[in-house]
Amino acid sequence: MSATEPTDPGTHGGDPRANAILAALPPAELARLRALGEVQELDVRASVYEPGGAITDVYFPLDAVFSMVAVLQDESSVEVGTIGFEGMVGLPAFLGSTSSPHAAYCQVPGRALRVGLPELRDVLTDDGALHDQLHQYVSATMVQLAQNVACNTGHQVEQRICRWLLTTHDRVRRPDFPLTQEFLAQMLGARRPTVSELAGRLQQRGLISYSRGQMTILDRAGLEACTCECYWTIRRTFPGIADAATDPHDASSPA
Amino acid sequence: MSATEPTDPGTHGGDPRANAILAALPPAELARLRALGEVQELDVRASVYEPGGAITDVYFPLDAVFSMVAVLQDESSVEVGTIGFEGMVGLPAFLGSTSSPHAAYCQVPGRALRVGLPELRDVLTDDGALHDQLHQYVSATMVQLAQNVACNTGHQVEQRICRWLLTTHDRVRRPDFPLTQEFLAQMLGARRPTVSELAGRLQQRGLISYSRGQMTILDRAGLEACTCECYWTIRRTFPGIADAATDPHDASSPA
DNA sequence: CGCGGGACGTCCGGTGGCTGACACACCGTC
DNA sequence: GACGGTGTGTCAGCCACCGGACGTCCCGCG
Repeated sequence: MSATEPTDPGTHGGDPRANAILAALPPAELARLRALGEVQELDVRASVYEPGGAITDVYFPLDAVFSMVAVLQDESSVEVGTIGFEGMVGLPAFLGSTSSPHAAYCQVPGRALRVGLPELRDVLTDDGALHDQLHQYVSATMVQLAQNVACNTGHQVEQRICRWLLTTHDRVRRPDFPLTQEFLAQMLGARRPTVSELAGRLQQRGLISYSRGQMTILDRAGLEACTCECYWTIRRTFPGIADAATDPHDASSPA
Repeated sequence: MSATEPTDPGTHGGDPRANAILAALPPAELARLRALGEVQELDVRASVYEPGGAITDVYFPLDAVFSMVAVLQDESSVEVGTIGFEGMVGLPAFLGSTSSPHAAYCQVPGRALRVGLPELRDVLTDDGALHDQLHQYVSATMVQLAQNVACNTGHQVEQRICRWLLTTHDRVRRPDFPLTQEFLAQMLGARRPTVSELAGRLQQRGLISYSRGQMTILDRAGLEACTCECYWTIRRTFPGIADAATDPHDASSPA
């Protein structure tokens, strides 16, 4: 847990209702979780849980974005799933597992509501809206994982780069966010030079712009034209994302 | 639903306790499910649900084996998950979804206990052992899906062939089962000639033997030596499989 | 102002697996 | 005994991506 110190929940952007699952709860249930949890600011690569390690807390992202990552024996790594304001980090804990062979860490820095496992269970025993919301989210996550299997097996790296950028853009709801080619290559399970060449082409075409670890989405529609159907298949399963309009300040917000 | 007519539950091999989830239920809960459901014999490629289609029943495999499959726009297909006696086909239904963008069909013919969705919900409202069992199984399935993402992204087809054979062997608990190269290629998201060449090598090395759609596992330990760690990572998460000894008639049963 | 390191660009050889096509071997059927 | 369907073996050509290695630019820092 390399999270920085907790932030005052009253701070701008710290409203738990920024998270789609929390926003769907009745006021009383939301109030309980807000009281039992703590809004935290997380840095890039801040670990939520390690492979095989105990899962002691779950996180409801507000504007942060997280990755579920599998690390293979040759120390290469691949992102297996993305988690933003539409979901929750730590599903195994909800499902009764105390650990997972995979890792979860922060991909784009921001805020998340951290809730301890005992506190989560307290609220869950009410057997109210949270349980239903999480069941729905688990279902959508399984679709995401399954589609990632197919996409990573059959589609080209360029399409997957576009999909990754769109997926992240949907969750940060800002046209620019920190991202290095090295990090992106790890997420895709590809080599950095491969990413460098393909990303360079996307930039030449005016779809994106980046420099020294800062990525900017210039032409969403263009990226959508370059990605595969997997993007839409996954997006459709997350109502929280499909419904949410991107920040109006973003000139290239999704349709 | 291209299943054949129901089989008398009393038939040899039709005992619901062959399924690990059902076997873990208290006698009363098991009896209810057995009474509400129906043991069916399923043929190869018998569909359980289609992409986007309604999920009206769930299946608890007894000796049949099923695949979750994603079909891409170019009509290629990839297996995203395997379901045998350790699990249940139709998780989206349990989680509250009435459909899935993926398909599920029978991979190795055999028996399964079919239970209608209303009947399943009836038993689930008891909020007893079945709910817990399914939560645990969902958690393991997510690990399987996630590891499949990583494996299909990073590992070679030969390793994945070995993993597929071992995974299926664990579930049929017989050294031989029907399998064509064409089918295996579809599961792996690879071309048939690729599978032909690699499988030929495995046969030359004496690890397997096959002819005209019939596969026989000759040397489990040899296959285990050729596969990747993903096999074990997934296997560990399914206690029902790790515990179950393979049929003693099988000379090359797992350790 | 010089230095070091992080982020990015690029090159070449190698290769696994794809594209597409063709040939054979076995099986049941007529 | 001829025949078509199914399952399998094999080939040449090709391309995306890997593996490893350099070079360059820019920033922060001493």
